[in-house]
Amino acid sequence: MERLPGGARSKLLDAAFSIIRQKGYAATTVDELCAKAGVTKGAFFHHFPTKDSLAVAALNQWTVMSNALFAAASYHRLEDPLDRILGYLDFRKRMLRGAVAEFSCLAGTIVQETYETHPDIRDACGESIGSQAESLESDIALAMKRYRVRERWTAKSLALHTQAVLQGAFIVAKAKGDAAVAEASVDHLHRYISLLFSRPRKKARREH
Amino acid sequence: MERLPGGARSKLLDAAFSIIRQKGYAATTVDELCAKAGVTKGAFFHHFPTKDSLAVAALNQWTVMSNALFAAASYHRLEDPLDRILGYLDFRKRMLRGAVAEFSCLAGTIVQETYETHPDIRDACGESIGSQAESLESDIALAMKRYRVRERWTAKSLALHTQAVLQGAFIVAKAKGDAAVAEASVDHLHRYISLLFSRPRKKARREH
DNA sequence: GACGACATACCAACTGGTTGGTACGCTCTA
DNA sequence: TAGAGCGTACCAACCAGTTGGTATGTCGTC
Repeated sequence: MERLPGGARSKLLDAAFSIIRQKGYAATTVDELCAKAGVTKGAFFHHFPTKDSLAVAALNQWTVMSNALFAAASYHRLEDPLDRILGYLDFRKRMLRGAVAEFSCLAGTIVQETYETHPDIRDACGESIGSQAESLESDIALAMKRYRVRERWTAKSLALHTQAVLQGAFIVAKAKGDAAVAEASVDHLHRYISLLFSRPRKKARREH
Repeated sequence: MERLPGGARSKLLDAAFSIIRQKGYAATTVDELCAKAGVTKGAFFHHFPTKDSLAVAALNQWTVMSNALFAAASYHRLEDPLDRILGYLDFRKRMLRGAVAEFSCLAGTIVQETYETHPDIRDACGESIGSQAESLESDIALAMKRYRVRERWTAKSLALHTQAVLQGAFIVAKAKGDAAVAEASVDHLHRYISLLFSRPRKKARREH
């Protein structure tokens, strides 16, 4: 019999990742999470005092996992900071495969329903999206120095814009029932950043 | 005593616009909508067979209202199609005032929770976002002709990208609790489209 | 190394309030 | 006078959270 300590907790977090991205936060019930995780309600409320606290824990875990995923990606080892930025976009574009629920962002999904009513959850979402942006921001700042770009926009605003494009791409993909439109948006962002740094575009195999 | 026919119906739709954009669709209860509209549950289910059908009706109304709003805007009378596109963005940027719930998009909010589970609602969202994009698409196509832009991207993909940026800007604004980041994203999109059509940027009073 | 005291991890059954939806009655207007 | 428009009263299902319990590990003590 498996009885790893905390087994139920991480199974519940995994269940939250998949169910919330499919149906949103409010429509996801505690019973449903327990069923998917294969645990009982007692286990749920042993690990989390409330449903909201599960959301916060799931978002924090999501942030850690995402950061680890991108930190481990190969583009991170490129020498030129601009290559790292564009490599990040290529990497994110490659992730847009399969069902929307499998590649969309947990934080972006949850924040829409909770930003007004659940401050702690909203902050966890802001932290998740913000930490993604921060790692981009430093590379953007480095690239601005190297390529002597001095414009009215800041590294921070471009980093947040990048996150906005990704989040928006997920929404349009959901509305259109088609992941291809999300890829096209990432292509546009790729082109924009290339233009900002006056780098000639390299040939892509298929663009939109 | 006011007794306009259909008064309850339109009051319920108005209530849906404001409450759903604050709390999302699933968290919005029928009782709450009735309270905000100042009608009873009997009136609700007289006009809408189900809660879901209210969502579809609200989205259709939203689409009509949005299209009318933008069709009536002054930028629409500009001769140059590129000016109309950039005028659209300026117009949308000017709308980013006050609370996020007041300027964010109903369709983008609802589709996140319903795209997997409520096909009819998702289609209404897709129609809403799509019809916005279509009116942009024709101007983009005209601008591409006039400015002799022949690239790998299509007018349609740029139109959808524009919608994605707006939707994403709303999400980041919600997560950061700050509408300024949404403005900055619209500025970036403005700059991108200017670059695509090789038009020198005009001085903006304040950019990010 | 046996034993008691306690903490952790989990389960099954229950509860009180909430929610979408119904049944039915009243009251204007065409 | 028929029916559209709306109000009142109600219900069954559902949902977050509680209660009371069991199994297992852990740690100090003699």
